[in-house]
Amino acid sequence: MMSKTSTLQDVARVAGVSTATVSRALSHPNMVSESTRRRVSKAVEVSGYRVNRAARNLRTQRAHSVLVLLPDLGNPFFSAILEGISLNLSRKGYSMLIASTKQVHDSGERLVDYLDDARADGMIILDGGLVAEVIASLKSAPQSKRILFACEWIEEDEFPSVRSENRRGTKAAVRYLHDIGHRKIGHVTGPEGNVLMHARKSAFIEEIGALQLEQHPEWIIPGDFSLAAGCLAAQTWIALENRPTAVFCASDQLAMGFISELSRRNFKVPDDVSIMGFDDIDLAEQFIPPLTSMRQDRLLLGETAAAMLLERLESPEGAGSEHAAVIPVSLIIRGSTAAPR
Amino acid sequence: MMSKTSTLQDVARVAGVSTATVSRALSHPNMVSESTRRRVSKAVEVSGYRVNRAARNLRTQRAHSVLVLLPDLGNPFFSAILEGISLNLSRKGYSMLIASTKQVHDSGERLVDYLDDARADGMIILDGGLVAEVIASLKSAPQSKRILFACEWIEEDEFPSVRSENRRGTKAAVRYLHDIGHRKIGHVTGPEGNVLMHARKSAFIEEIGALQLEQHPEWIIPGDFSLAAGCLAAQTWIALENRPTAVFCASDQLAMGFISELSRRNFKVPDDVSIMGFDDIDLAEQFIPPLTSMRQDRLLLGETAAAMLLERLESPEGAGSEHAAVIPVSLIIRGSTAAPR
DNA sequence: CTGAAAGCGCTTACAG
DNA sequence: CTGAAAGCGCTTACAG
Repeated sequence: MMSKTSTLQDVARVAGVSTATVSRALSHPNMVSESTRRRVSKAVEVSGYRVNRAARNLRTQRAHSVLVLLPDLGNPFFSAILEGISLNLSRKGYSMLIASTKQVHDSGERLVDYLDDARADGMIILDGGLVAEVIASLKSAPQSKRILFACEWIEEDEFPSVRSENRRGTKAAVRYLHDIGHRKIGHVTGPEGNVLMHARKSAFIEEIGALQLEQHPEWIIPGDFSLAAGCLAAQTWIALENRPTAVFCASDQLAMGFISELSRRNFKVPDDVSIMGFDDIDLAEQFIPPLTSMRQDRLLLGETAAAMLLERLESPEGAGSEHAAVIPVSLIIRGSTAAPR
Repeated sequence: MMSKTSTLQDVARVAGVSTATVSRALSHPNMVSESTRRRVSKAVEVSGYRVNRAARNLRTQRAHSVLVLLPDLGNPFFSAILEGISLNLSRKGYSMLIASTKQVHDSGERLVDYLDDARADGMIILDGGLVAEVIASLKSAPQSKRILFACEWIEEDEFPSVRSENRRGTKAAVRYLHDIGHRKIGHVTGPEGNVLMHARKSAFIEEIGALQLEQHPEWIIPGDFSLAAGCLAAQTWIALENRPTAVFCASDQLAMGFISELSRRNFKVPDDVSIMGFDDIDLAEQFIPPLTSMRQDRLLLGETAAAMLLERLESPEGAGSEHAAVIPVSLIIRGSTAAPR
C-alpha cells in the first residue's frame, strides 16, 4: 500500500502497458487479452489502485450518483424506502445523495442544479408537495426525464412514478371492516392537498358507496398523518352523537394517536370502536392493542424506484420502460379491529 | 436558458474575458475588479451557467462530499441525526452521501474506498459495531484523520467522536428515580458489546452504588434496544420474586416494549412499576402512558459531527480542534414514572 | 489486441 | 487585475 493513492499511470508502468490498456482491462475486460488482464490486475493489486471517480465522472459525463429528495429528513417513514433505493443503486455502482426539500429550498439552491452541475445523474423525489414554481422549473428543464417520483407524486402525470396501491388498499380496508360486520365506518384523512390523502379519501368514499353504507360528512375527519392529528380526530369522534363503529385512518400514526386519546378518555379499542391504520410501520405490531393496518412494502417501493430510474438513465433515450409502477399492499389483521358489539 | 449546459468557456466568451478570470470572479470575487465581477455575473445569468462539480472536484482534488455510514438504513433513530449533519454540510457546500455498513460489507467494497476513489472527503460513522478487521483497516489508512464517529464510537479512542452524555444521563435518570422514592431500581441494557450499552450499564451500576441502593444481578436484564427485547425483559421482570419498583431502560424502544408486555399481562404503569427510557424519540410523548425519558439532542449531535469533521478537513493538518464533543442530555418527566406505592 | 493522443471542464501558479 | 498554459486522472475514438 502506498501512502499516496496511485493512478492509472502508476498501474500502467507496473504492468508495462499503456494507460489505455489498463483502463480497458478494468472497464471492458473482454477487450484485452487474457495475459494482459492478469498482468493488469496484479499491478492493480500491488499498487492499491482505485479509480478516481471525479476523473472518470468528468470524462464520461456521468455523476454515477442519484439524489434522493425527502420532504423531511427527520421523518422515519422514509428510512425503509431509502434502504431499498440504496440497495439497488449500490448494486449498479451508484452512490446515493440525500437532501431535504426544506433544506434545498432554504439554501436558495435550485433542485435542477444537482443535475445541471453534474452532481447527480437523476433524482428520486419522495415529496408530492413541492411548490408549483419548483415543479414548473422541473418540467421545463431538459433533464426532466431524469426525475422520478416515489411514494408520492404530483397531480399532472408528467413524471414517472412508483407508488403503493393506495386506492385498492383503501377499498380493501373498508371491505374488511364491512366483512367483519361494521356498517358505520369513518375515516381520518391525511393533510389537505396531499395526493395520498386524496387517493385514499376518494377511494374510501367510493367503496362506502359501493357497499351502500351510511354516509355522513362528519364521519370523514380531516387529519394530517401525524400522531397529534390522530388525537384531535379521536376528540372529534367522541363528540359525535352518532358515532361510526369503525374508523379507517389514513396512516398508522393517525391511528395510534387516535387510540391513545381514546384510551386517555376511557374508551376501549376494539370493544368500543375498531381502529385501523395504513402503512404498517414497525411499531404497529407492538402497539396496544396491536394495530390492524394496510401494509406498504416500502423496501420494494424503494428498490423499484431505483431500478426504474436507472433503467431510464442507462437506456438510450426513450426506452419504453413503464411510466408508473404500483406496489401491492396487504391487509395485516391485528387486535385493534373486531366485530362491532 | 440553453438546452446544453454551458461551460466556463461560454461564460468567458459572453463576458469577453478569459476563463481564468471567470473562475476567479466566481470563486474569489475580491481578486477581480468590480466591473469584471459585474460583467461575469451577468454572463453567468444569461448563459445559465453552473459549475461542473466533477471538473472542479478533479482539479481541486476534493470531492466536496461526506459519506455518512449507518449500521442500518431502516432504523428511524438516525433520521434526526442525519438532518443535523445534512444541515451543516449543505451550508458549507458539501453533499451528503449515505451508505449502510451492511450494504457496504455485502457488496465487498472497502470502506476506505470512498475516500480513496475521491467519492468523499471524509466520513461520519454512526456505527460503533464495525468488525475489528474494518476498524484495523481504517486506522492504518493514511486517511484516518478524515473519519469521525458520531453517536456511537469504538473503544480505542483513536478517532474523534461526538456523543451524548450517556454516563451523566444515566446517573441523572437513576437519581431521579431515587429522588421520587424508589429504592429498588432495575435496568434493561442494550445489546452485548455495544459501547452505548456499556457506558449506560456501567454508569447505572456506579450510581446505584453511590446511592447505596440494593444491587441484584437479576435486576440487570440484558436487552438490545428493540421493542421485542423490551417485551422479553418485561417477562423476566414479571418472573422475579423480588421485583424492582422502577426500571431504567437503555432505550425508549425497550421501555415501550416493556410497557406493552406489562399491559398485556395486566400490570399498570406507573402504578405497579415505574418505567423510563433513553433517547426521547418522537413517539415517547404519545405513548400510553407518556414515557419519561432522557432526551438526546440528535439534531445537535448531527450538526456538531458535521461541523467537527469539516473543521478537520479544511484546516491545515493538525489544527487543534477538539477530539471529542459531548452533547448534553435532558430529563423529560412524563407519566410512566411515579413514586412507588 | 494495443498505444498515442485528445479532451472532459475546471483552477491556479506564473508572468505580465 | 488579467491571460495563456498546464494539468487534475481518466476514457475513447482512431489508427495500426
